[in-house]
Amino acid sequence: MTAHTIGRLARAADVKVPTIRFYEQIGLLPEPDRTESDRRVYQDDAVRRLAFIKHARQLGFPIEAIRTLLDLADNPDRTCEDANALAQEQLSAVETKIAQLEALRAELKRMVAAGCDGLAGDCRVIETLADHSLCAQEHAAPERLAPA
Amino acid sequence: MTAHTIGRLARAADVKVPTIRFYEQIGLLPEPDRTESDRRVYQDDAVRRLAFIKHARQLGFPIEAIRTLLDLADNPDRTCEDANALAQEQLSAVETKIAQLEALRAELKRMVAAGCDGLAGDCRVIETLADHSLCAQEHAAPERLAPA
DNA sequence: CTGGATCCTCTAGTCGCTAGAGGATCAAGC
DNA sequence: GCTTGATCCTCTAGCGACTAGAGGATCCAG
Repeated sequence: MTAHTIGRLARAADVKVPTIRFYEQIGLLPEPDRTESDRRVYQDDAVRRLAFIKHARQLGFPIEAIRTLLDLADNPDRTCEDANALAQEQLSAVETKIAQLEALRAELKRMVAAGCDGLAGDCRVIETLADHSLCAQEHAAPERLAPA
Repeated sequence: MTAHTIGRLARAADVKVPTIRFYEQIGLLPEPDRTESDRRVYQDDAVRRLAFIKHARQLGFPIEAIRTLLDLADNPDRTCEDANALAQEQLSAVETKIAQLEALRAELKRMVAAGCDGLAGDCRVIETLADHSLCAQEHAAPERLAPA
């Protein structure tokens, strides 16, 4: 039953301070008590709730799914069909994504293997990009990679 | 040597009209000629350039990389080291991503397999989310999945 | 000559944070 | 008591790569 500052909470859950304020703003974390000087004061349950959120994010669940999941965790007397459905959905999304990335990997490997040492005019990488018909298979990356 | 409206260009390259205007705005596509009534007029080279961009995006290259790649394609007398390096970088990013997603998939499979039919209080999905120590391996999704 | 498609510019929204400005407060050392 | 540096506060804006929508002009087929 220890009280935590936002900084301590952040360290405890390995999350950045502004992220906590952001989660509060969008209603994933409840508004905590405040000191007289308006500083947030958290209890241990906040650490658990934040860890839950962090873990779900690591597993790739979008915020709105986490909202549902938290709701279920808060109400253990409700049926958990939604949780199962969300997990299944997430699994499908991950599997789709892996398949797409494997197609990309194959294409990129071909590009890299054919890479040239000379002039851009003869570069297989650039040529491959210019002409989709050179590709062995269909591929499409739905979003950016290598974010940080 | 046909002239195209923006709509025709969009259909030719299978890209949305606002995306073309966006690419122009950020300087990936040059500003085209205009009709008297200010409508954009494109030549065939714009179709090729846009196809190049689209293909590179499909392969997951970020815009800034594509800028470099286009630069090289525009200057065939320059060396193509950069193109090779970018392709290699992109390949590494894809491989990292695949590895992460495979760890996620394993974790999600475990969650789904243990899924319950009953109450949220007994739900293995929620329990797994609440307690990272239940996880078989490390995992971390660097970004969202299933975008569209 | 009319009506629906297409075009124009501009602004704001998406997602999940992250960074920074500008200022208040706290805790530790002297 | 005083200073200093860490931490806290709110607020706004930015990231990437678009996408959506408002409000209006223009084009073309029938």
